[in-house]
Amino acid sequence: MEKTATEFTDKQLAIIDAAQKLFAESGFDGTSVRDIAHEAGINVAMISYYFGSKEKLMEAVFEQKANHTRIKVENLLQNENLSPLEKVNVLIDDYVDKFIAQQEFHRIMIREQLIEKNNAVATLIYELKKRNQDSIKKLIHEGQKGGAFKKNIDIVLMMTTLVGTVSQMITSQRFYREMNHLEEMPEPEFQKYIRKKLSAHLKNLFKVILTYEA
Amino acid sequence: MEKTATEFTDKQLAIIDAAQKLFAESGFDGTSVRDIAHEAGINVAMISYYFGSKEKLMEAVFEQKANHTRIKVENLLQNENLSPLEKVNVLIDDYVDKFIAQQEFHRIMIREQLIEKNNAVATLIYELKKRNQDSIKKLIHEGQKGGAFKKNIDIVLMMTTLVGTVSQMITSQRFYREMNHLEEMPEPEFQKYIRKKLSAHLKNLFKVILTYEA
Amino acid sequence: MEKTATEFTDKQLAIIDAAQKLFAESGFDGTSVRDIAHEAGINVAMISYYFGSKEKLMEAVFEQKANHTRIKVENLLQNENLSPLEKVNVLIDDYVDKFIAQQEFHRIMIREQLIEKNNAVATLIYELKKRNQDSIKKLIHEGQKGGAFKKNIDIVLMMTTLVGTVSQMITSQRFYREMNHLEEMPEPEFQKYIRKKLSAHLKNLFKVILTYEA
Amino acid sequence: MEKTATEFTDKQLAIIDAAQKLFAESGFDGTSVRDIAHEAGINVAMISYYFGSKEKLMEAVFEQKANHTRIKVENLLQNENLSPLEKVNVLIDDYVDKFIAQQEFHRIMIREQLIEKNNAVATLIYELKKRNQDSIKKLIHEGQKGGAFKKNIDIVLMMTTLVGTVSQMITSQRFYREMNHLEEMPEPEFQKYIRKKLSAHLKNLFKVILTYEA
DNA sequence: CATGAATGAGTGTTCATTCAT
DNA sequence: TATGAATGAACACTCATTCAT
Repeated sequence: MEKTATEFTDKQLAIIDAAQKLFAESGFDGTSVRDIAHEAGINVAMISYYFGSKEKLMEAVFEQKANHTRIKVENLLQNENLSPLEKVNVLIDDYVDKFIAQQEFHRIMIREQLIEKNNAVATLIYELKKRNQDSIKKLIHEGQKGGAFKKNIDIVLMMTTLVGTVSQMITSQRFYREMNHLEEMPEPEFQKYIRKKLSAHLKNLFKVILTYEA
Repeated sequence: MEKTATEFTDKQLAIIDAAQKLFAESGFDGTSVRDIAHEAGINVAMISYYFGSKEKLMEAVFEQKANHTRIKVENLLQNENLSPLEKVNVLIDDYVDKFIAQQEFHRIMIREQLIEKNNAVATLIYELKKRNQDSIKKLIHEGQKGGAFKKNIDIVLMMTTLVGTVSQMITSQRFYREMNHLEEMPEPEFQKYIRKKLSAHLKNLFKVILTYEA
Repeated sequence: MEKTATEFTDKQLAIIDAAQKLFAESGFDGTSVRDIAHEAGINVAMISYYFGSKEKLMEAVFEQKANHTRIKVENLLQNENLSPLEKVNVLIDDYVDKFIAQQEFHRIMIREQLIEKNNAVATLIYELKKRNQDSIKKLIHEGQKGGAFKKNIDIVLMMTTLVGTVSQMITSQRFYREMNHLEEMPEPEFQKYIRKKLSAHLKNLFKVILTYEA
Repeated sequence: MEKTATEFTDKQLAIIDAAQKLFAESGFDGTSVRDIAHEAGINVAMISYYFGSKEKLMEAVFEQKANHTRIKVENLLQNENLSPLEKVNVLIDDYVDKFIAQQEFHRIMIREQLIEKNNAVATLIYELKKRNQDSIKKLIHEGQKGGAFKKNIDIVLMMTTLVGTVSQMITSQRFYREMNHLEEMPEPEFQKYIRKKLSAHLKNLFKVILTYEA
């Protein structure tokens, strides 16, 4: 879109996928370039050769995968058939769907945000969150202008609940399964199940946050 | 209380504190035992000497710090002066306070839950979450029996929002500062500020979850 | 021959030679991989790189050097120009020559046989001894069938004297030099000297063991 | 006797016994002072405290145990009821018995003789062997003077066969068991069995060496 | 363009020994 | 006299990266 994405070759994409998988499973420091090379079926030297360094590979993972995490609100704003709350609900669904579909990448994001020291990836995450924040802000303001939403809304706090709830669900889905005796449910079905649950739950919460006076 | 905690010496506690700090900052794999020894001002060999291994040190961190993370509900249940919702609110305050006060430990917990492969720490986290879940369940059931709370409540999902929101706030408090132009606020004041914000926000959400029919 | 030996590169062979030398001098536990790397003039990491571990390097030493320790009896059996006793004498010469020529390797073997706990090398030694035992057994049985050798021969005990005498000579050759005032004899000449001495001595003993009735 | 042996306390003797056992099993470098302390049921620091160092402990093991390895020939020389060959046979029995009875110590000796670099233990072994050599030399010379033994006898070579055969038997007694299908024989019985075998075998060999002209 | 070989720094852990009491 | 605590050096091994081709 606004940014010319780097074009990766098929081999590079294979490395990026392998890296994403292993970074999600074991973290950046817990994954060796040899692990990644083995997972991708390529020579270790290729990683430095193609990406320069392990760090740069992580950045490439972000560059390649982060777009799937962007909330898209442009078309929604112009849609005149939906009420502001309906638009927010569409957004929640979009967001939950993306999170569930891109779990590996989101696990990496959750982890990377915990790193104290600044780095290139932290900056990328910051920008991503900023953009998402701005998108949702537009939508909320629109609702506020029309009187559908109340005036005093802490959007960052609201987003914290959105992101936090979905992140926590990804993090502890095994716990959720066990608490609800869903151990035997096939993975795809379970993904659909929690997507639906999360969606309804968050829509309910957002309705309160956006419309009820405290 | 019900569990006889291992008694650590002052030096062991110093190592545990150093480890907690660095594990929180850089993760388990991103922290070397030499880093910890340097931070604690002791010889590297002492870590193996006292804890056996880096892994065991992590377990000791949990053993020492996890108790501060337990939700205590026993006295609350017997208190007849508070309504069920007031009790839940006390609980939320308790939980938020603990999270904010023990941020280092909670960063570690968030990270460790992301690790795929099972290990001793994962088991400790599981048990901790299970106990907390059970505590809150009692409180909710009490409120349901008295008719104060509605019947259909997905407690795990509710807790996911509680834990997720607070976790996400800890994770991205710098972002929160910047979005709200609070960069200059002194750290202690900011901690108090977000504690208050989180508390009010979560109480609001819980009220909805617990009392309004969807 | 019957067994496809692993092909080692020149650098690997240099490491194996260095390892053999140092293992012979100081034992497996008394030799560090750094010592070996220094002796071979290579980087420490190469040892893990090429052999996987110090243990595996020891196995490689055996794989590479053990063949020189095999007693070869096949051609001897078919030779019709030699009497059974002459054949045994050829064998003794062969054995003594190999032992003297491959002293470093034999020092390692003597040492490794003393290790109590079972391991890969112990197994290799066992098989080597078994094969040598079988080879000599054929020769003895041939002599017994023709009446050249007596019936009751404890072949294992006989081999114990062969191996033990040569091993002990290797072990204590400095002592032998001093007792016989041969300190000044050049090393190669001394090797020839004891080879001759051992050969004659053992042939004498074997003649008794094989032919005289006790 | 001629040498005032160091008096060791009971605790020191316990350490020495533990050290002998473990040095025999795993070698000097393969045994840690912690292993020894654990085996002896004492504090690690005691080893340095009592013996100065691990090296010195090994020397103490020799000081304490080596006497059991001395061949005693004095009384034998004065005995007029035995022929020279009978005296040699008594000696062989004595030697075999001591070796079998003190296997742990002899395993250590075999190993230590393989060490290239000179050290205190090597010196102790040298002196021990020298004394044993001298003892037997007297006996042989007596037999030669009386005409019972032939003139040209390489005593060192003969001793090499004696020591080597017994050492090799100790080293590879498991192999001997398996070759002779004696795996099920109880250990004490097996010890008696090989003692008898070795004794007869060596007497036979010595008779040849000492009396037959080559 | 691609890669097996190689490197030096770093990993967690164990070592024999010494310290403080 | 005895010992738990502590130490710095050394251990085998793995790391991300670079070299040579």
